[in-house]
Amino acid sequence: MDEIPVPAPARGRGRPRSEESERAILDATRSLLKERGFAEFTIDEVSRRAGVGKSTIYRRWPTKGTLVFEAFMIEFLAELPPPDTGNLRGDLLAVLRSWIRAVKGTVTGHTLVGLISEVQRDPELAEVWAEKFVAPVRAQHRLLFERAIDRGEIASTIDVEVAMDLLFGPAYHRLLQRHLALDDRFAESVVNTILDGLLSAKDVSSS
Amino acid sequence: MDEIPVPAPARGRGRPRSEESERAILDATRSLLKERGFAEFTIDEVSRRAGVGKSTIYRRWPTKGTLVFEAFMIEFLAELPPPDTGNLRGDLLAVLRSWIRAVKGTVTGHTLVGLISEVQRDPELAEVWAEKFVAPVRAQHRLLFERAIDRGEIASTIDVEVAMDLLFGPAYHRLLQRHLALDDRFAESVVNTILDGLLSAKDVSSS
DNA sequence: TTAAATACGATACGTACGTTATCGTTAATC
DNA sequence: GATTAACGATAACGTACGTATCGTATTTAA
Repeated sequence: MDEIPVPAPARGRGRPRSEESERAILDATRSLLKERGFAEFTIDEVSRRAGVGKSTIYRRWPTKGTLVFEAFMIEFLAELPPPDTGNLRGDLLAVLRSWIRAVKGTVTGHTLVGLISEVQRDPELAEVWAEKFVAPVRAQHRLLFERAIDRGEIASTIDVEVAMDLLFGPAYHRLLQRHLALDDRFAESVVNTILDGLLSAKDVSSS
Repeated sequence: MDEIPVPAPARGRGRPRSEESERAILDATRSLLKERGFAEFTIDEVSRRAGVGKSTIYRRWPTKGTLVFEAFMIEFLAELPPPDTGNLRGDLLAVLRSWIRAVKGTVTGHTLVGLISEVQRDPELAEVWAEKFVAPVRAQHRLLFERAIDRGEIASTIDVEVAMDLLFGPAYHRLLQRHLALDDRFAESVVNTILDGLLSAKDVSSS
């Protein structure tokens, strides 16, 4: 083994890591994802395009998945500004629509799918994924519900974690299973059902 | 190429395919999934255990994913009897609980995760998956909602497809992201919210 | 100024595994 | 008995991740 890859070098004795190389690697990663997609993405090609040895890549990221994750993460969060429409329905609709716009038919979306697939087989990535993606995204969404509780829109007794899963679970489901389109009608229908329930639109002619 | 792998040979000239080999392959697949899991599953090991040449495997299944899928599918559907409790709430709760029981901490569950991951990179499997898994499972679930509409429990105008995604999307979400446990409380909370909505439990002290 | 430490790019290597190809053999039909 | 196709065994192919090696460059410390 060369050296311990994970902890940052702080400032030690030898030659410092090149920030320029790091930028070049991330740029090459992004352009390669754009041109070829996650499936045909290889570390060798990144190395070639960035004009960088493979050791320089592996010194920074332990696996292919963690590299792609970092390049992905940089823009994903930037594309999803936290909404504040003043009421829960508006916030949920906004956040779900933004997500769909960021993901449907985009490089970001394909990369997201590839990463979720990769998370299931790369334990190093799984750790980063839980800590740097799932946790912060959920923290952001949690706020929407907590604000609604503060406003008195919903009861403080509701299970916010389940509510978040009800909001995004169906979206990820359609993204991964591809059985039906992710469109605005879908977003509205999801939000309406979560808030009002299926029974609210019930016919009068019930038993 | 040897021969066309997909269409069944019907009954032609040469030596017929051995049903015994086919059984041995599927048995070896199941036991290997049980012992090692999807990640360490290899075709070579199946070939070895089944006492069968690799060509005999590839003659029947075009990719590793499609083989695992068939072995998986045989028991998955068997573990999920369609419920009929007489009302929608009972049916939804029953079907979701059964799914959780079949999937949580089981070989079936790990294989399901592996297959969903594999579907994203194996187009042959993706086709089989859509046709032989997603479609029939959804058809079964669609019945639950259609019966409820016939009973007058819910309006005929609701979007059943979205309703199905709301029921299982959160469950698949937790299965794949592993952020929270799949338990009975979760199942109940999901079903209650889908039927009643978050606003139904609203505090009286609202703005 | 020199030694130690570390990163650098280039490149070869090891490894794993899915998939294909080859081959002599066997079991069926015509 | 000729033809056809499946059989098991085994080798070969192709790909790509990740590691190792090496001579060089850049930094800090003595």
